[in-house]
Amino acid sequence: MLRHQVSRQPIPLRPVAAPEFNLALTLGSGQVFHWLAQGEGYMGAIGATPAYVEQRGQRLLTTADPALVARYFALDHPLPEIYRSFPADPVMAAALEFCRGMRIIRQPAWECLATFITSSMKQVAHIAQISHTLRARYGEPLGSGGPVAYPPAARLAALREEELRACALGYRARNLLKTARMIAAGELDLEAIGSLPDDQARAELCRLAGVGEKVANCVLLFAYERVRAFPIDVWIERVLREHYFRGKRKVTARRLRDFSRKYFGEFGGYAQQYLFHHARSGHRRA
DNA sequence: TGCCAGGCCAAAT
DNA sequence: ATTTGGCATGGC
Repeated sequence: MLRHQVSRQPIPLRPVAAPEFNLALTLGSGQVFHWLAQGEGYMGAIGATPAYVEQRGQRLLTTADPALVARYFALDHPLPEIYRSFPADPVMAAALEFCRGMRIIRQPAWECLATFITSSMKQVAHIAQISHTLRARYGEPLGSGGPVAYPPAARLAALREEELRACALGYRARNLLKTARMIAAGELDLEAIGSLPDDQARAELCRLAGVGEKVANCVLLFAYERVRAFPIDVWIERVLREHYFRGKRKVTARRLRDFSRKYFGEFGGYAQQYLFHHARSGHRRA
């Protein structure tokens, strides 16, 4: 438990009501990558605010502003209503049983976008590694010895591609650099995207280097509260083909997309995240 | 060791 | 309009 900073000042833990919430599940589900287990909870950053958070039953204890924490973890999302919207089939039911209490959180747009640009053809553990390297080398420390903010677009825009490659980004370095420079130059306004309808917002995001339909949907879902957005990665595609299109041939990407949007409905992003985490957990060695 | 990973993009059908 | 090959790196 976090009791001291370097200054030895005790940091009071403030309570946040959090019914229908599972913190560990939410942070471990591959939607956010920088939180580190510490003591009884997790240390991380909510934008530029350092935060320690632990769960005690139906509430959280945190060093940060409770309202900020409640908003970040989307404690206002109506989980019972969301669950009622899920399709009634055995695959969805199993995922729900496994993931009950997981929430789709509200991440700052830039760090979510940048992180998912680096996620292409990478395992979750390595996405986290890249995030930590970028933060450690180019981000602003938030207090002493604690979490570090994600480097702003302007900071990354000033780097050379080799410096990003040195963070084990591989071919993704070029994409991240080009996108950082577009954002820093104001060629695309991430805040303005928030007021666009889903399809237009997605199209805008796809103008950026390293952003296709899948990454755009992740950003829409995890940063722009578009809980209908349904990212289809290799895991979800496997789930769809094996359980919803079993034995059928010529199942195109288009067909998968159209089916998912109709079948999983207005909270499709939640359904997707539950299916994703359940499938991925099952395939990892127990 | 070889295969896979929260893909994207340009080139070739 | 759809399919294919290339791209870097690390875990298992």
